[in-house]
Amino acid sequence: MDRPDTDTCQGRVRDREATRQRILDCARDLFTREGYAQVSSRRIAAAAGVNVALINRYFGAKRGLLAEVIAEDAAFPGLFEGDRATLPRRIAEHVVHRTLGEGTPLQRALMHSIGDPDLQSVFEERLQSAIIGPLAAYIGGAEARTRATLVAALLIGVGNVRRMGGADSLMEQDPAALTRRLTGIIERCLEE
Amino acid sequence: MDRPDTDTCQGRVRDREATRQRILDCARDLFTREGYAQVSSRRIAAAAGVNVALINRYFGAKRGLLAEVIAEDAAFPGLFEGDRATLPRRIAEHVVHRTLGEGTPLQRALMHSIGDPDLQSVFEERLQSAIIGPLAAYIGGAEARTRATLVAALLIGVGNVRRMGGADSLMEQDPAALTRRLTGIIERCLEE
DNA sequence: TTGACAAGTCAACACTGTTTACTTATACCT
DNA sequence: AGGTATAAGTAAACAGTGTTGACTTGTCAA
Repeated sequence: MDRPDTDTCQGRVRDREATRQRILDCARDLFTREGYAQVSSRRIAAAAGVNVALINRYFGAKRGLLAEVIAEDAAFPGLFEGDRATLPRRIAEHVVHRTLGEGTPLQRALMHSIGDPDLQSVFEERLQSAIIGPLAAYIGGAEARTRATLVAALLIGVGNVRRMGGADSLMEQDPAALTRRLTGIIERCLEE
Repeated sequence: MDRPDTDTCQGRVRDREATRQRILDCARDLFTREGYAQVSSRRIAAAAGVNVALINRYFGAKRGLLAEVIAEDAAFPGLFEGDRATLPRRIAEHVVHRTLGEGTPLQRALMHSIGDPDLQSVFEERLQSAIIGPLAAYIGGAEARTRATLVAALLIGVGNVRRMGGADSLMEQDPAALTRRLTGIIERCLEE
């Protein structure tokens, strides 16, 4: 027995779906921790114990990996359901506790990668289908899409500013006050 | 006379400052039109009629080039002076006509490049010294920095959303109405 | 047992930013 | 005027990137 029970590359069974999933898991993990641009295809492949070429075989290109990671993620879980009147406060709290706190790992990854020209179409689709679309449908009324877009802009902007070290300025007051302030702004964005 | 009057590489006089400026001009032009990541050092060097190594010699690294391009640019020319009462409207008009219209070429370039990890420190410095700092000083009052940061977040967010194809949603109403709406939101951001 | 086909690998391609060692033009000093 | 130090500029290489096409190899059905 030359090959012991360690699951080396050679020793593994050939299971397309399992391999695909393994690559995807490693990619999400690495993108989340370090951002899209920082993580090379070869590192993902190595983490998954697989040859680089498989990434392109299964996902077309590196960008396809992130696209799939993003697609799996629930952007604002449960935010766009429940009482309409308290929506602004719920969003504000989400911003203060998630976006400004640590942020969903995936959110951080997205912030690292936003603006990457390779990913423009991926983000474009996601912005519409996961944020602006559902939010506009939820709030309804005249120019719902415009109002939803303004809220989305605020959320994305806060995330970006945070990434650029501007979070300190926002955190200089206590979280409750910031939440109140943000609630007011979001209400204004959503006004008909 | 083997070398005619064409200013080929060999035929040029050696002028450090002129060469530096030529590289910088080509870089600004290319970054502006295509974004930081799209333009390689070698292309900039070729456009300037110069060897690649000079970029690193004169600017330390590619990122140094963008840093200098950004530093030269007046972010919001003349926006933070004049009547305090009309500031929100002025900012709103700036957003509608500049950011949403075509955008300063350089602004577009920055949007292409925001999030690039290589440039984080460059943007970080610029955000504070060219936007949040002056704005906070201009508006004054309690928590000026927090309020200024919120406006900055909105501006950056709108730019980002625009880049992601979300500008259509904003433009579906007429510019005057959008300006009014934005003015209200910015007023809310700036409230003490 | 033997094919066929899919799963997986290997080696190369054309690129990237950056560095080191080198050449060459210019300006100064005797 | 002639020689030389010094700075301006270049060439070639390095280690890395994403991506591709030709190759090998494991697995399952006939």
